[in-house]
Amino acid sequence: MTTSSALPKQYDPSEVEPRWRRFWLENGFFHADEASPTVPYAITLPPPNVTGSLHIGHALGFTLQDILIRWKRMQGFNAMWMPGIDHASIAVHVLLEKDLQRREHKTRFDIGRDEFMRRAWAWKERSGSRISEQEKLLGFSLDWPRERFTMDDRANRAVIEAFVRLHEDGLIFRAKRMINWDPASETVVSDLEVDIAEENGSLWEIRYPIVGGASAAGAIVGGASSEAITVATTRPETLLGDTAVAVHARDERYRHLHGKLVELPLTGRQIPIVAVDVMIDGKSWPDPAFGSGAVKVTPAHDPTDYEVSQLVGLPILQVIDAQGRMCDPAPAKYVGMAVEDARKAVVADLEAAGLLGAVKDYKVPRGRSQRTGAVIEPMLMEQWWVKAAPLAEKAVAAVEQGKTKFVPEHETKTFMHWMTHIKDWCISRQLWWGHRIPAWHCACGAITVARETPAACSTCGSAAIMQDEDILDTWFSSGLWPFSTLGWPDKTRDLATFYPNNVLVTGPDILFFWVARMMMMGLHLMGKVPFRTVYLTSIITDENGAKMSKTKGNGIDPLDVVHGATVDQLVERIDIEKPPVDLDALKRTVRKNFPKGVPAMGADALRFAFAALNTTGRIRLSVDRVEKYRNFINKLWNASRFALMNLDGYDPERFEAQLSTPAGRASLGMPERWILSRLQGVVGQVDAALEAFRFNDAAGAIFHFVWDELCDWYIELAKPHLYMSAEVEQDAARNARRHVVQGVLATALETTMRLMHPFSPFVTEEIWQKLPKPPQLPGSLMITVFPRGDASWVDPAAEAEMQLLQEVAVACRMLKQTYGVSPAQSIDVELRVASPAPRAILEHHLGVIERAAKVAATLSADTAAATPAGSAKAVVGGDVEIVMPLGGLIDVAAEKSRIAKDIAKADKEIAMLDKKLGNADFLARAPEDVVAEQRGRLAEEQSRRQRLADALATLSAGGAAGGAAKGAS
RNA sequence: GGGCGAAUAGCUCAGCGGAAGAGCGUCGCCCUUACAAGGCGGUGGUCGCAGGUUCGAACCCUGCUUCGCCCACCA
Repeated sequence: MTTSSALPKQYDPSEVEPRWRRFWLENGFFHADEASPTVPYAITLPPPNVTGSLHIGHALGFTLQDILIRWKRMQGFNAMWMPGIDHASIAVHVLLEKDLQRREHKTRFDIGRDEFMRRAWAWKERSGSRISEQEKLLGFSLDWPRERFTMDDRANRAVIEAFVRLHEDGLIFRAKRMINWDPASETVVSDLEVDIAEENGSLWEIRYPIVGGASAAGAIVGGASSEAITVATTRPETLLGDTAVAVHARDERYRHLHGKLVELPLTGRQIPIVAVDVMIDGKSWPDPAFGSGAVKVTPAHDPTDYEVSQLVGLPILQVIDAQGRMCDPAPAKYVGMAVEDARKAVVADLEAAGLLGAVKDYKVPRGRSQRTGAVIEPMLMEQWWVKAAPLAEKAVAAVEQGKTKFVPEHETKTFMHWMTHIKDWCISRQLWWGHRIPAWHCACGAITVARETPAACSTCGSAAIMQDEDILDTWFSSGLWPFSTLGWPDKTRDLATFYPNNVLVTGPDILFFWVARMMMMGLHLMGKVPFRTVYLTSIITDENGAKMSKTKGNGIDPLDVVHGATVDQLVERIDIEKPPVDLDALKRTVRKNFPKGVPAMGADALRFAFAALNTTGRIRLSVDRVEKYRNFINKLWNASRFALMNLDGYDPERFEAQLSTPAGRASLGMPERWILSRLQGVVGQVDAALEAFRFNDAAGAIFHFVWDELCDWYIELAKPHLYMSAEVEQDAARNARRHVVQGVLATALETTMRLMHPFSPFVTEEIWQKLPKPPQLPGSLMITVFPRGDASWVDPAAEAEMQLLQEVAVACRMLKQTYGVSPAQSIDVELRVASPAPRAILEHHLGVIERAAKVAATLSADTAAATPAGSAKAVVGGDVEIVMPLGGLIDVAAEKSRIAKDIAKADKEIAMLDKKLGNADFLARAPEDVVAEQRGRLAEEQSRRQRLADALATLSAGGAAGGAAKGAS
């Protein structure tokens, strides 16, 4: 090797990435100036939870955002990408309280609110920057000086302002309603934070004895002989809080019992049998066809029962407390029991009393807290609510008017459906880490809502007021994020410039949690939608379509993909993180799923993979798949390495000057014109694809151009012109030619780097910095100009010519391969073509075929000449025959069957086209160009078939020439 | 129960009115001086089923089947 290459054969991201990361940050390239006169383009990063680390879903969404931001920045927009972190109140509680329990065996109530908050802040200071570091690692060009936290001073101000205004507007109110109670974290959670799943349970039948029945009047025991009404329940323990038994008013079976009392077992209480006919959720209730048709009613602990109690007027008896234990109005025996224990006790006591009927296994829908996994207890409590309907109306109208659109478009329906069926949003939480509700309670019963701590009750003037203990749902502050980050409620330059944002990119899983709330808050408080487009990403799953999770051992950590991790490291991590599952089983799963660990592939490969694999729906991600794009990065690296090894003596300014004149352009060879034309093609495709958020198309276009066109064809064809030798050195013409080829290669690569930079910023910056370029360019690729289409470089003639040459070369390779001719061995071929146009092309560029297929080609117009005995033959297009004399090598039988197969294929095509063109309706109604195209195809296929048939006839006639060749199978 | 999707090569997915595509896999041949994380070639599909619209359907419409996802308080 003559070149002492400074570049390693394999691309090493670990060496390259840190350098450019530092360089970009130190130069402040990510920072946008709100006062810039250029057109703004803004995206707000969905703030990750402070508890978390960057997972694969973040990595995907953030990568797509960075692609958009870098692309727009290079296009000259004032691109601003707002970073931030969310305080994630309940998640922090779960984390810290678990830790508190483990280390000190204490609950948050043991240490108190102030101490808990002190610890939470200390913890936030310690781990809050971890995510930002990880974001930097992946090269995200976030505007760091703007970074925000949902509990920083400015965010707090915005939250209070929003609360007070919504309260003033009558959109925030206090009400006692049925809520979802999470007994583990002792707080309310919203409907969205409850996961309902069918779990195995039982359906118990219980007999409630009728008071004053035919026999044993008033007796609780000896129920077998008393008249009784049977109810069915999945929750026997709630019996202790029953205040009625309901039957349908028109249910004849129970007509005689209307108004009678039953003895509520185990309680000594008597409750009425009420006749009811109400509509619950659009259905008549109770349903006489279900179970016995009689329903026990527990208004305090069942949403339906509560609703009924309000409609019919029944007392409400709370027998379960905030810790999920039975409480006072329940008989003393059960007080203090956990719900599950009380259930067993009640069932046992009922059985003992002879009041238990049939028991069967039953699938019960059970709600669990998303965060703690605890079974949700429906409870009646006074809470703060946001009146959702008026806010939702504005959001619906804005979407209908196209002020915000969704990509993919069908997500619009999901959004609209939810918005038009929206329920009030419970926003108070009985937690500490979060924004305390700016409301003060007075003994007089009045509540004062204020921006600043008030000195006295606004109603009675008493100074003895106490701030509400509750905090706000995390999503309340998140809903303000697109404008609170820009300085709202102040009228700032930031807001004027960057609100509304152009795009929001997030996962479909938080469409309701977050997107919906931002739309409502933005429209109400800012009067404008928060973003023009909502792009919803795919969901990442493992190869089998299962959601990635730590407890399942199928997750891929994006940072492992960047740095690499051995399987032992993956397993060790399980011991550190201790997810709440069987650790040994998990370790085995991880060893099975990642036998080789995760190879280090670099941020660029991961980012490119995300773009390329991002289709609507879900991405089944695996290490192997990312590896493919790692290989692609390496391919690009090596192509560049090759170029750099052969660019000595290249003068970019001279080349640029040459291209600026018509004569200079004319001096380009056909392959040069072809690759520059293809380059135009890919530039146009990438730009169009990104405009439409078709990241996979954009990445695919780059992939295909670089690998299949630039590397496989252009570089191969350029090689003979690039290699330097003493001979070349003394030949002025060849020198000039070399310089042109160098220029085209360098230009193609340089443009490709700009085109690909948003996807894979590190490797492209590294290569770009090394490429020779004209002077006066910026010091970094990321602030150069994104390639713009230039139609003057589109060259259909060159593309058509190359296509023919490629087809002929591929056919030559195929024949060589079929007959066992080594790729390295050159062989004679004769190209026979009658039509002047293709002949002219072949004549001018025989060298291209010779180079690409490693053959020695001759050209002939005489298609009628006899072929040498033992020749293999192929036909390209309609009339380019490739004759490869193989002497004794050819296996006549194999060759005949191969050609016969080709003929069969042609026959099929011809039959189809004949049918089409024989159809008068087709000729009459199809557009002319389509008809002409089909005619052309038919002619080509017929010509091709003829040539193949001739070849077959020749073979059959001279079949004796066949030798004992090592033929094809 | 309601809503929204999806069924195309062995696998994962593009294509969404005018010649069935890609990557991976598989089968061969090559360590050819950028790259074996590579090169070259081959194999592989009545585009879920049944109707309809159209000159023409993988693509539009209807029904069916099978899978996903989201929403939903039947005791």
